[in-house]
Amino acid sequence: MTLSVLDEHTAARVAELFRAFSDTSRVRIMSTLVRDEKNVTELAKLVGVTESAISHHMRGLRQLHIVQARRDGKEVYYSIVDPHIVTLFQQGVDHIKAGE
Amino acid sequence: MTLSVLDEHTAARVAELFRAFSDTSRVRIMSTLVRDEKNVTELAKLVGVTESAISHHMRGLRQLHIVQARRDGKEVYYSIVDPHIVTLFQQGVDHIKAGE
DNA sequence: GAAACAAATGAATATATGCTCATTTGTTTC
DNA sequence: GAAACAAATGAGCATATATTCATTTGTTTC
Repeated sequence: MTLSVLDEHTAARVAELFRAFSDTSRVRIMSTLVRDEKNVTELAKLVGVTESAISHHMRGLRQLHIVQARRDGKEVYYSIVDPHIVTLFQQGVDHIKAGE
Repeated sequence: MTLSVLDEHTAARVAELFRAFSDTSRVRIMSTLVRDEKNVTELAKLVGVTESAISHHMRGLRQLHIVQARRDGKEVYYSIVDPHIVTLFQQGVDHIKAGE
């Protein structure tokens, strides 16, 4: 029985991953990035927070390799790195939309 | 473009769902419940926190309908309600174990 | 290179979260 | 019903988190 629990370190990394989607603003950011890349100004307008707040969120998501940045002139466009992440995220959304 | 973002209320509920797995202790709780139901004392030993802490976590997970409680005498056994939740959780674990 | 704009960063703050300790509630057994 | 044990609850505390404001960095265009 003692073996049947995830080790502390792995559990911490799993928690970190799910924590990425544990905030309303980040969920909304992800929900729109699923469709298309967006720059910070666009995300700020869509989500309804300041560009600064978006930048802070994007740093976290970048560090977890969930999103990647691409600069085009003055703008920085963000997109989701991994299709698996999209699936994981969508599954959460679908679960909620299915009425729970 | 304005339509392509999840509404505030749904996003909040999605965030709530992912937040359930955003803590190391809860990830460890889930990782062992995936195998089998467990009572509070067992969970406390496996996860390495007090029974009180487990109880607090279980209340949260219960309120989100992620786990259900079954009393057997003095003990209360917890199990995961929905197979979809197991899939969602496992996908997160697999993503991390795949080396990210 | 100055002006204008986009994005990032840092500091500060308010709120949320996870934990422990102390107490209460529920259940069994004598 | 008293004692013993399991679980739940509430208070309190320390830490983490999300946000905004002010400032800095990066890029373009004149």
